[in-house]
Amino acid sequence: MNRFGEKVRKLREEHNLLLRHLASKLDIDSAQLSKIERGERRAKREQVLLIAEIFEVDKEDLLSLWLATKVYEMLKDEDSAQSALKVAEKEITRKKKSR
Amino acid sequence: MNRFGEKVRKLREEHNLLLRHLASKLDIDSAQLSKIERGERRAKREQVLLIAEIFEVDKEDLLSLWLATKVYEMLKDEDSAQSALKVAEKEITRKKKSR
DNA sequence: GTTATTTTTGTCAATAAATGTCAAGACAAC
DNA sequence: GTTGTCTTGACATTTATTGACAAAAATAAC
Repeated sequence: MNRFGEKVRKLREEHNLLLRHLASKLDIDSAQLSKIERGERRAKREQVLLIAEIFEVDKEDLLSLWLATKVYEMLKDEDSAQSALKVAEKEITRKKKSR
Repeated sequence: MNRFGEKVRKLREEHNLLLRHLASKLDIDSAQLSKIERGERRAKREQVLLIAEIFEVDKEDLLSLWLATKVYEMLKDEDSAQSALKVAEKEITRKKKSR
């Protein structure tokens, strides 16, 4: 799973940008961006926000994909992944309510 | 939230062990263990398994708390936390089914 | 309230992980 | 077979995490 990288590549291609074009806007090497799009490396939070600005898409939506990919990476090989997610979800909900 | 650390502390106290007793079994400093129990530092996966063995509790259960705490830490300040969790959950389920 | 013990806190070095760059290679289009 | 784009792998750099230690703070024993 690499929902984030796939989304970035889609956006980039829709806008007819080459790796080096977008990479330059993000101030990174195009090799790095290639890896990010293929899920071999992770983008930094700051880069996610930049990408959302560049393509004028909703920041929360893109952050959500980025975070989901990170969570997935953390849990993908764990037998307890689903029960862990349940616990985390409950705690996040609790926190939201208490604020 | 620090469900994992709290669980470890509870187990340790139920077994009347001092920090240094358990720390020694884990081959770490007691200051380190203190921080782990209070959620200031994270345990390593290997240490989680050791703790489960020492107190004879289910490894998956303890891993689940440990993972949940990590996920929570990753998402706690994010507005998109809940939607990210939903996406991650869907992908994990998909993966499980496809195996 | 002094002493002894345990736990917590802060600091710094060591280690590990993540990110970045470069150069070479693969692949298409022409 | 040349040109342009993307991918790959090796290595460098940066950032984050962990471990060790000392000292402060809290707790308990007397």
